[in-house]
Amino acid sequence: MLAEIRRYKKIPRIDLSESTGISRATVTTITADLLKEGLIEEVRSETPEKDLRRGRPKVDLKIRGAAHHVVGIKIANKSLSTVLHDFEGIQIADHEVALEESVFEADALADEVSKAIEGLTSTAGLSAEEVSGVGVGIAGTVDALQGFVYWSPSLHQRNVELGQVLEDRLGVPVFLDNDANLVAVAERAFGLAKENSDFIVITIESGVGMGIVIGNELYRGNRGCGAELGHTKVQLDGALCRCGQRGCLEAYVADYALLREAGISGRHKSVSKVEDLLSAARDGDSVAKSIVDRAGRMFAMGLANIVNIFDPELIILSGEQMHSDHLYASEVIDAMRNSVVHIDKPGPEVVIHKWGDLMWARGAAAFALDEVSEIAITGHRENAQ
Amino acid sequence: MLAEIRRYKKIPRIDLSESTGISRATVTTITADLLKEGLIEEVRSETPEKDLRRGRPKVDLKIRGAAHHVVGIKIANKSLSTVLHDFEGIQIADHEVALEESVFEADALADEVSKAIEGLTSTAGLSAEEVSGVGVGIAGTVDALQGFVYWSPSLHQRNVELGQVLEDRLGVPVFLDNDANLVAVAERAFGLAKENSDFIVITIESGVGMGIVIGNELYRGNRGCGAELGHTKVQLDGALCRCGQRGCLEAYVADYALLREAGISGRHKSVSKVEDLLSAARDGDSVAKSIVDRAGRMFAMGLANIVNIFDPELIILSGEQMHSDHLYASEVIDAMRNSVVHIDKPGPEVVIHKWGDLMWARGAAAFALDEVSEIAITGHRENAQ
DNA sequence: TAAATAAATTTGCAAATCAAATTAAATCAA
DNA sequence: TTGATTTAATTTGATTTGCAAATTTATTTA
Repeated sequence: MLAEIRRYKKIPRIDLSESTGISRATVTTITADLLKEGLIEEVRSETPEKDLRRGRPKVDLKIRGAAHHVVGIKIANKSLSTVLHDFEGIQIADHEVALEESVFEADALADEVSKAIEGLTSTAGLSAEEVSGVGVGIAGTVDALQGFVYWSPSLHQRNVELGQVLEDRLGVPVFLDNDANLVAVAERAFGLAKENSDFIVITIESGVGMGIVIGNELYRGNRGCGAELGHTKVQLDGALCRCGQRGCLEAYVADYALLREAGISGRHKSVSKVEDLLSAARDGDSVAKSIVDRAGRMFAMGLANIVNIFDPELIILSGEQMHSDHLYASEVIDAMRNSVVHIDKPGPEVVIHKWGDLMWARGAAAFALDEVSEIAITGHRENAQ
Repeated sequence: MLAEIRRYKKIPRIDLSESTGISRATVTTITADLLKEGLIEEVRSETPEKDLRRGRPKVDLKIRGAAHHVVGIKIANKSLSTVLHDFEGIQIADHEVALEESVFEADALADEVSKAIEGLTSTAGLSAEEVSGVGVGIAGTVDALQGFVYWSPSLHQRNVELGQVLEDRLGVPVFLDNDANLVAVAERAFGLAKENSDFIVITIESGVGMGIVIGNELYRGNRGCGAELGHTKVQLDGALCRCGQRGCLEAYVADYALLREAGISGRHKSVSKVEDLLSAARDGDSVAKSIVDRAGRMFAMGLANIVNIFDPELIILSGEQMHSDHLYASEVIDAMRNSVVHIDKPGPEVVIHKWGDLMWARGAAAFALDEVSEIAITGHRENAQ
């Protein structure tokens, strides 16, 4: 019910009854409880449009922002970006910290996270104790339910109970997940999947990530390490990937893959930024064009495989960097559509969503909001961390 | 509850309470209803082992076989195989009919199905009216909820409401689905996934099919045409597939793909059966070996992609034909394991399940059993056909 | 034959939810 | 301005669901 109110931002009881299928009587009972607990509040709807109707006017309900505060953190390559949201989902503050290193011991990382949160909350005039939960997004292979990191480019060690380490340090509930999963959560909460119960989000950062939402739930797989689109294979014995295997999609579309190819060609030996390669391609340079084109065709192939497996209603290509434009080009989407099983019914909607650089942290905050709501209602967290 | 009893075949109330988490009191209430409706029955447990215990003895419950009968049908290339199961899931009769054609008009196919069912029930001494539901498995792209066939190799037309056509002809509820999905249902009901709520079944017949079970539910995708493993791409601009596209997994591992390659080589120009090619490979023929090996490596790649996406706990390689042995070889499974993201926790269990030729029809029967049980309990079918 | 033991059932209660009746808050029409 | 009308929200009383605890039933053991 909280989630429903959050989705609509403002909604009167009678519409809640309509949209959830719960009777009006029960909606009254439930919302009365939530009001008493201070989790929601009534707003007198001042929209003049509605004043035309006769009868008792609807009274909108909304989440009470002051009820809780949550922090979202993205652990990036050499930075921590953090956001503070109120319970309504409104962003109150954000804060970005540069890091000296890009790989840490778990304890040292916990120090940095703790410092970043202090910085964030103090600018917002809030004490760290007033935070009800912290969502953390990190690249790598993560078991979100356990708060366990099998491997991450940000950690020296493998198999770290990072969720527990952070929780011990911060003294508030910590919700840890793979960063791509959190983008999916953000798309559902703030983004382009507000109305969708089943969709797939694909993110391109330095690697290729995926978040799968089925029946309003993140699908995480048995060990919590599914959705590794970047390491699905698109070529038998193909290009070498950072993961040590060959033929991974990432090894054809990631920055390092494009630069590796550029380095082969005499003409582009000195190219060190993907942007330069892309602009050369746009200017008609045939070698640059061939490199970029192949990346697009490989990406289309990876996308097509996802469509052939999931037959989703919606795919969101979600990225912060303009330099992935070549992968989001209409020729690439068309190539994907030509590589899926064809039936006489339109295929998935594909939308491109370019976010600012806070997208990752906001996803983490959205995750924390979901979990804190769960705790507020049930009294305990669902996962087993 | 019915499903739980069916899974255990025989189970006393107290164990049902244990395994479902429902209180003993409620189990008594529910099972009393089921007993009254005649859907289950008590069996005096005659196992001498239990007689050692003091106290009131447990009374096993089981599904009452006579409560309902269902038919399962597989529409194959030039045959219809049918099975008759009682409500307990016990196979009462089976019947195989050869067909003149392999592609039909919908009405003509309905005639053949109707005749086959008559033949089946009459050998079992049952009238067609005593059948509570018919499960139908067909190759192609199917929206199971609607009973709608977008395309099937067995039908001349595209976009046929085959479920409705069959239901009108037979006068009993018809449950239609893609054949690979039904194998997944059969694995859950009778096979190797009795204890698993999440698993993936891969079938190799003339094509490559897949059934995805997530949270005890078949995952079918938005339009009902997901799980098309056979048409995921394993090679950019690769071998031509029957579907008209290039690089499909099927175009590397299906019979026709192997024979196509054999036809290229002078040495194997006359080979017309895959079995011959396989035995040549086993005998050390280098060309045959190269053909068969590549199929295995491509299959491993397709499998690895599934693991990287789903991180399943169990994969069942399920096939009726011995001639897929080269794809189920341990080298292939090992190659798959070497192509998935590696973490310090064991990957999916992979099991090979070779069925008799009635596997497809039994899957259809299992599907019908599930749906007829649903109707018996709720009073209506869940889907919208 | 009585005591002990364990399964199954019954009983009475608590929580959740709903349909229908009622109340509340507004507009409309005379 | 006032009563009729309309629509939202609440209250009421009933129903359903499911449980814990007490009781009954069926069996073994002493």
